[in-house]
Formats: sequence, structure tokens, C-alpha cells
Amino acid sequence: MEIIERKPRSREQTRSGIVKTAKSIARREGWQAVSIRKIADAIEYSAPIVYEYFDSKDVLLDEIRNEGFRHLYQEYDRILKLYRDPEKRLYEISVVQWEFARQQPEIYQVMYNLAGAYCTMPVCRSEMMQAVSDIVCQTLFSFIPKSKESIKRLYFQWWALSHGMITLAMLLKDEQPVEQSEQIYCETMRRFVRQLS
Amino acid sequence: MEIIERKPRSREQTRSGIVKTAKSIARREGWQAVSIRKIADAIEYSAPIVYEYFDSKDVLLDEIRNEGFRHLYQEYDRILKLYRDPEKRLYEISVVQWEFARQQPEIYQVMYNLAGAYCTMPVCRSEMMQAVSDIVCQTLFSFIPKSKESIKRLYFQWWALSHGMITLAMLLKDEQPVEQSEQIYCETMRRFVRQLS
DNA sequence: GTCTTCAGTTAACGGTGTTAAATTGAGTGT
DNA sequence: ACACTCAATTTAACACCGTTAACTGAAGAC
Repeated sequence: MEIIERKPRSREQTRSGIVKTAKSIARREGWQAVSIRKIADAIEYSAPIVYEYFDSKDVLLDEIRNEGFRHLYQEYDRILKLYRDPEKRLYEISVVQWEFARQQPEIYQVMYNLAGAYCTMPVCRSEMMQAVSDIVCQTLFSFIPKSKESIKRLYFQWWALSHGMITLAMLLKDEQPVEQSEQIYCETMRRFVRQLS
Repeated sequence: MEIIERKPRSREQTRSGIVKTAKSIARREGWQAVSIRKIADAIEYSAPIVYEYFDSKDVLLDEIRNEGFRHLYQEYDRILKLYRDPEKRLYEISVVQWEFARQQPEIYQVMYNLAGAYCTMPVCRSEMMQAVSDIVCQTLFSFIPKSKESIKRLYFQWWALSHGMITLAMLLKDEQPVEQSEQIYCETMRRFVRQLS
């Protein structure tokens, strides 16, 4: 009767289909609901096929995490090319970080193992994360040229402030409207940036 | 042959045994390795017994989470009774928060759904968490009596800064020694507190 | 002795990540 | 036309998970 159920797809298409499906399930139902079988169903294959593209679920999550850091890296890079003023640069980077977490929360979650997402690979081993760190440190340096150690401290503080507000805003979004959190975020990051001068 | 394998225990002993076992597995192997069967094995019962004490794994995690917030509440309360100076109060509260996360990371993780821990119950619905929020807000108010809205903003900033540094320190502990993170934490929190005056 | 009660067990259901084995089917040599 | 090969894909299995229903066995009541 039926000729071909499944549309023929290239390897690349199938691969990105797996990634896309994983993200969409995570967005709708949370990362703890993402399973290999569910992904396989969605892409109209059986479960073992997924293993032809990713050695394990862990590797799949790691890929999505790195995709997230790469996206962030590209955005930061764009900002560095767009603005010369260090103050403007760091503030815009902060805003981009917020918008990324807001628009793609499921990716932000897997990047930091939040909300039940769990990827075994240590975050700090990710090359893309290192690149992101470097680009922010570079911005901080163009701001106030200090010792490497000082820059690292400053970076840790900036990162913690931004990451802390983002994760808390996610956690409290039922109590405290996101718009309000966003306002506090922007104001706080602005003040952090200003105080650096 | 064998008379009684398992030592007789009271209901309370068994219950706290379940909680203790869950925490100890989480500490050793991470929350994703905590299973009802493993807990049951450790307390020398079969799995369904656990359900006589906790309706679900979720409820068990929620209990541990609330235990964490209660512990924090008691510590904060102790500090409020110990010091009168608001600056000292808030700083000591910050330090206690750090020490708690350092000494009982597995509890801190389940409180905020970090590192693969996943408890469905929304954090902000926890009564103990509300009590913790109130006590810090109270401290902030004794600091600078301002509008409720202002205090809430200040609290969000303090919380985000502290929580952000704690989670990042956990994440980066292989790269950045904990002692170093602790030093930056203390310095940053001290500055935050001072700047409030 | 039988009956009830109850703590505790086993067994099961539907799910998970993962892997080995079986199956399908199309292309090729003769 | 038939057999053979080879790759793609699926089925079946393993050991685990949370959870629940059904069962067991012993103690106490009558």
C-alpha cells in the first residue's frame, strides 16, 4: 500500500533532526523528559539509529551545550566588532547573555546543568566555553588593563552576578514577573559596568 | 538458621535512615545516582517500604530541600541574635551561606535543582524558603529602611550575587581552587554589604 | 483451631540508556 | 532466475528506574 513512509533525508538532516527534537522536547517538557526513544519516534526511526550519530545521550547533550556556547561566542564577537567603548561592550554582552537565556532557556539549562538537565562532561572542559571566557576577559582587559589574576577575579564576579540573576529569575518567574527581573538585571549590570571605570 | 538479620528500629529511625541514605548516595555519586531501590538496599528493606514513609521520590527530595532551607533559617536566626550591626549581620549571613554550600553541596544542589538534581515542587512554594527570604529582607530593612519594593530588589541582588558565585565555584572547582573562589566571595560580599551604607 | 491483621515481600508495568542479534532489501555476479 | 553480499534498519534483550498490586507469613484474638 504505502510506498515510503519516511522521507529520504541526508545524514546531516537526520543528525540535526535529532538535535532539534531533543531541544524541542526539553523546551516543552523539561530535560528530564528527553529520552532516546522519544527522539527516535519524532524523527521516525528506531532508537538505535540515534547511536549512529551520537555515542551516548551524554554526547548529544554535550553537543547542544557547546552549540549554546558557540552561539554566545558569536554574539559576543559581533558586539566587539560593533562597539569600541569597553563600557558599552560589556553592558551589551551582559544584555545578550540575558536575552539568550530568556529565548532559549532549555539550552542555558543544559549548559549549566540546571532544572534537572544533566550532562556528565565537565562544563569547564568545553573549548567553546573557554573561548567565551577569553572574549569576556579580553573585554575586561580593554576596560582596565590589569594583571591576569585581577581580570580573572573580575570575570568571576561579572559572570556570577549575571548567571546568578538569570538562574534566580528562572526559578522565581512565577513569583516575580520576568519583566521586573529583567529591569533589575539591566540596572545591576549597568552599575557593575560603570563602577569598573 | 538466621534469627533476625535486620536490627529492629523505630519508625522515626527508619524514616531518617532513608533521608540520610539519600543524601549520602547523592554526596558520593551525585543525585542522578539516587534511586529508591538503592536507598532500600542500604536501609535493608525492600523498595516499597520507602513508599510507606514518602509518597514519591519527589516528596523525599522536597523534604531534603526543606531541611536545607530550615537549616539555613536557623543559622540566619542565630546570627541575628548574635550581632546588632546590620553590616556585620548581612556579611555573616553571606558567609554562612557559603559554608553551607561548601559543607553540604548535595543539599544545596537539591535546593536549587543543580547538577542533575531534580525536584518537581517549585522552590518558591517552599514555606521554609519564604522564611529564609523574610529573614534576609528583614536584615536588609534594618540596614536601610526603604520601601518593600526596594528591599525586594536589594534582596534579589544580594541573593543572585551569592548564589551565582556559589554555583560557579562549584562548576569551576577543577579549574579554580575553592580557596580562591572563597576569597573572592568573601571580598565581593563584603564590598556589597559596605556599599549599602 | 481458625480468623484477622499487618509488616514486609515478590512480581509486575511501563519506562529508561544501551547493545547484540536478526531482519530487510537492494544491488551484483553468474 | 537465482544466489550472494552488504549496508541500513529494526527487533529483542539487558539491567536499571519509579511505582503499585498482589501475595506471604507470622502474631494475636476469639
